[in-house]
Amino acid sequence: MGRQPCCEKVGLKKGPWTAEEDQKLVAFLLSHGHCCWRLVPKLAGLLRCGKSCRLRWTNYLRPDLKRGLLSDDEEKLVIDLHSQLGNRCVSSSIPDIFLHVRVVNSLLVLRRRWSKIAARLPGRTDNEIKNHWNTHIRKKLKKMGLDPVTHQPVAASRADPLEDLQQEHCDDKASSQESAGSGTGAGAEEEAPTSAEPKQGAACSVSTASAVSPSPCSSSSASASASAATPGGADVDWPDPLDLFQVDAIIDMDWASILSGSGGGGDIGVDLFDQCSDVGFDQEVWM
DNA sequence: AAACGAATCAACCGCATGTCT
DNA sequence: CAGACATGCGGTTGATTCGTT
Repeated sequence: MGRQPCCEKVGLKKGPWTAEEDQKLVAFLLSHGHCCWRLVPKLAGLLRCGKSCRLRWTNYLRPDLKRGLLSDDEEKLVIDLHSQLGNRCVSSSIPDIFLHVRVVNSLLVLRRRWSKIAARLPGRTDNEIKNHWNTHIRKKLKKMGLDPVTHQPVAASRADPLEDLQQEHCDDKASSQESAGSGTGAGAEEEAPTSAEPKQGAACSVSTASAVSPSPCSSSSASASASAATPGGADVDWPDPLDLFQVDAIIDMDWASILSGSGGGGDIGVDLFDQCSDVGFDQEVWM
């Protein structure tokens, strides 16, 4: 019994969004919010799948997003949080023994932490941070002689043979992107679990990372609280990003009337851009 | 000015997780 | 409890932009 596709693929548009599509989506979401992404494209009059709409909104159109490169402070915070969380952890449901068997690598339940990091940086998305990490920060750390994964000096970061085993698996997947890396482990740093990561498979690696972290975030109480909230690798009690972004109101819209047709996708009745003028959402772009 | 390669980033894909019935 | 479904996340791709020769 196969899983059904998230939406009807036939006839749906893919690829870059046009200004007109953006306008439709923004207008609809700002006035009605979303309760069910699957319905959004239909109600907004878009030939896109709901998943695509959600991605476009969260990564690009959301009015509370900052644009442009990460500031130095933000970058330091990302590095600090990455050193604490890692970008990967292993599910506690996976027995130890599996970690030692290459063939079971595909069974590892790997959950990433970019969204957790992004949650600490209001106005930034996980996608943006992930891209920035892969393109900028990783290189910076390399130049500094630090392993981008372990945040330790490169020579000291490869003590665990198991890590090499897992790294090999990761390199297979990463090789298409990381063709230039070479030499003393510099090309092998990509995507490995931190060498400090506990092998019990219990939650994320935060145990020793803070000890070796540059911890550059003097201005970051968020960072401090994050590390304080993760003793022994327990899951962090992160705030809901929606709280940070204060977009609850968008979600709490009158969906009953929308779905019943009285709200009408095209009959919004409010000046959408007036609502966003203070967050850099420029009406001129859309009109 | 043209050609080429590298870098960047928006978007897609597949899978994990949570919720509901 | 199992299956269906919706959503969210991280990895990857590919088009575009930028820099160099």
